[in-house]
Order: sequence, then structure tokens, then C-alpha cells
Amino acid sequence: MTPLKTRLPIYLPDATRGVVKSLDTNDLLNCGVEGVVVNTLHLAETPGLDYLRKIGGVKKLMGFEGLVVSDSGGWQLFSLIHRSNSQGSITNDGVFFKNGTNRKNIFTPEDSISSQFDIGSDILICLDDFTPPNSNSLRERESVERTILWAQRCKAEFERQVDKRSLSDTSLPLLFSVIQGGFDRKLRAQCASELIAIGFDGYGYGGYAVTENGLDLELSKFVADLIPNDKYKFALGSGTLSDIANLAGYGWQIFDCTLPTRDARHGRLYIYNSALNFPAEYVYIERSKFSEDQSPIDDTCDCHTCKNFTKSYLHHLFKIKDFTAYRLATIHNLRCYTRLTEFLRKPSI
RNA sequence: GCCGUGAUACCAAAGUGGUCAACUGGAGCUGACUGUAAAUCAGCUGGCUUAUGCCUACGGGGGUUCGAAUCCCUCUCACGGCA
Repeated sequence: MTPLKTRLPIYLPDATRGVVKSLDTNDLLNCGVEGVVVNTLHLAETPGLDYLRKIGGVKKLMGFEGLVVSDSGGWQLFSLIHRSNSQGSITNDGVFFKNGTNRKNIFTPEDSISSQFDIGSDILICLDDFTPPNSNSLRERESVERTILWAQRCKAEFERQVDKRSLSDTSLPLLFSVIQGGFDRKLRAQCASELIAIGFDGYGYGGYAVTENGLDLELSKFVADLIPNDKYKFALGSGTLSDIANLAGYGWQIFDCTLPTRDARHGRLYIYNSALNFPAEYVYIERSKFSEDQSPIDDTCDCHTCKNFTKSYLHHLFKIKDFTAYRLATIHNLRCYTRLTEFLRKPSI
């Protein structure tokens, strides 16, 4: 297994379509962001896998040399299917879905893996069967069985692709699978042990871990403990700053979450120390009380935004809806996340 | 001075006899967002108080009517035209 060249824990913002919305790769590096998560399904749609293969993958597309994880695309399909009912269905063969031209497509575990090779990511994720939090036990059981079945097929396809592409041992990407099972610990344990038996480089915390009361911390710990310590532990989709601090304490090492970037675009900015103690106090930058505020968003922050601009200016940019507002806000929120992971990497005294 | 048009809640702007405490924007206030079809979405924004309750409200005053933001008279102000 090729070890990751980065220190852990690490937070990877979501660059679903090959961009962390409103930022370029220089911005990412300046925020201390060392990697991103891209989405297989979205990239397959545009710019397309043929093109990505031709130019040498998404890193070339983005001009980014850092760590790239590709998500399988399963979550999107299920999310779309659940959201807009009857736009698709899930079977053991794969996921059937309708695309923009109303043609019915199937997306299989094999499709997902070969697509991820075209994308050229460092970490590939097996297609898994995502369940929403209100799923019944029958559905959860089905999800676990299918996730295991698909993981086997993904691993087989992974090995096929390695041969086909004549990849050397040093250039092999990592393959992660995802532990499902909802809130049922027996199912989680069963899913984990069967996936571990198949053998992957890392394991993800699957499903929708967040409830009305936020992240289920005890379950997160339980699932982390199911994974051997010589394997990577990826808490998919998590979380808030305080979630990540907690999850890292349980052994989770890799995180991705849309929250900080989306919050930024929606004008909800973080104060580092406050945000660690969830529920956090936020700077809702569009509030009129900031219209003449000459201080930075967070005076403990060393990001480009805080070092150079006042809340007053940010407020103004948001009010006039200039794109720069979203960029500067995203830079700040991301820097909060990298500050946290940098802090968590320090050996505790 | 005469003629015309207009004056609606913080701003803009609907409404021209009852279903209007008043459409809709903006502004404002609270919030939401966790493997991104999200530069998005929700609630509130006259007062008392939280109720299928009362009070005060559509420039001021007066009138018609069972009932007026809506009709009439008058005053004030604004804009346009003619002197």
C-alpha cells in the first residue's frame, strides 16, 4: 500500500465538479488545504471521462498537485433518487437513473471504479448503498449486503484496472470501502468485518451520520473501533469543526464536508474558538451590524481574508453580491478547518 | 395664479366600496445548511399581546355609506404644463 504523503488528520473540502466553489488551487494552498474530494458522477457528466483520460486526469484539469479523493457517485445517485422520487432505482446490478435527456442509465460498481481511474485520484471509493437516516431495518440490512457485494466487485474491478493500465506498485491509488448499517451496531459490525475480510486500504463511515441532534458521537466511536488501526479511517461527509475534533479523538483521520464552503457562500462565517464549542456563534456577515465594523472576521485568524479585509468590506461585498465575497468567505472558513487539523496533528502533551 | 397628476407601512410599489393590518420587491431581524442538482432556503417585520382578540393605521381635516386605502369636499405637500 502506498502511504499517503500527508500528515493526518486531514480535512478535504469538496470540489465536487473539480472546483472548490469560488476558489482556485492557489487559494486552496494558501488556506493550507492539501487535498480535495471530487465526485465521480459529476465529473463523468462534465467534462466527461474521455476528456479526463485524454488530458491525464482531474489533477491536470484543476492544476492541482495535492491529494485527490474521488467519491464513488453513489451518494449523489441515491440522494437524487430519494429527493425526486421515481427518477431511478437501486438493484444489485447497480443504480438505474435518468439523466438530463431522460435516458435511463445504469451505473455499476465497475463503472464507478473505472471512472475513478480515468479521474486519476489518489484514493478511490467503492460504490456503496447509502441509506437515509429514517430507513427501516429491512432496508438497512439490504444496504449492508449490497454494499459488501459491490465492494467485492469494486475490488475485482480495481485489480483489473491496475493490470489493464499497467500501473506500478508505487503509482497505485488506494481503495477505500464504506461501512454502512445505519444506527444498527450489529449491522455496522457485520459490514465492517466482511469488508475487512475483502481487504481495503481504508474504510469510510457511511450513511447519514447526522441526526436532528447533530452527529451521533457514540456510534462514530463504535464504528471507528471496528476498523484496524493500520488502515485509514475516513469519516465521509463530516462535519462541523467540533465534530471533527471529536471524531479525530476516536481515530478518524480523513474528513470532507460541504458545510464550511456552503456556509461561507451563505454568509455564515466561523470564529475559530467559538466554532469548536458547538453550537457555535457565527458571524452572519450580511447583518447590518457589520456594515461599519473595521475588525477582521476573526482576529486570531491568519487567512488572506482576515489579514487584509474588514467585516465592513466583507459585508459590503455580500450585499452587492460580488463574487469576491464568496471567495473571501470560503477562504476564511476553510482556513478555520485547516487550523483545526494542524492543531490536532500536534502531539498532545 | 390656473390646469393636470400624485401622496399607501423603513424604502419602492400593488390595491380603487366589504374577503385589507393591506400583493410583491428591497431593506431589516432570526435561523437552517454535515460523502454540494444549495452564490440556496425558511420564519418574522404597526402596537398590545399572542387569540378564529382588541386598538391604531393607506398625507391632514370633514362628509357620504350598514361598511372607505378605495367615493365626495377641503387643506397641505410634490411633480409636470400654462401663465
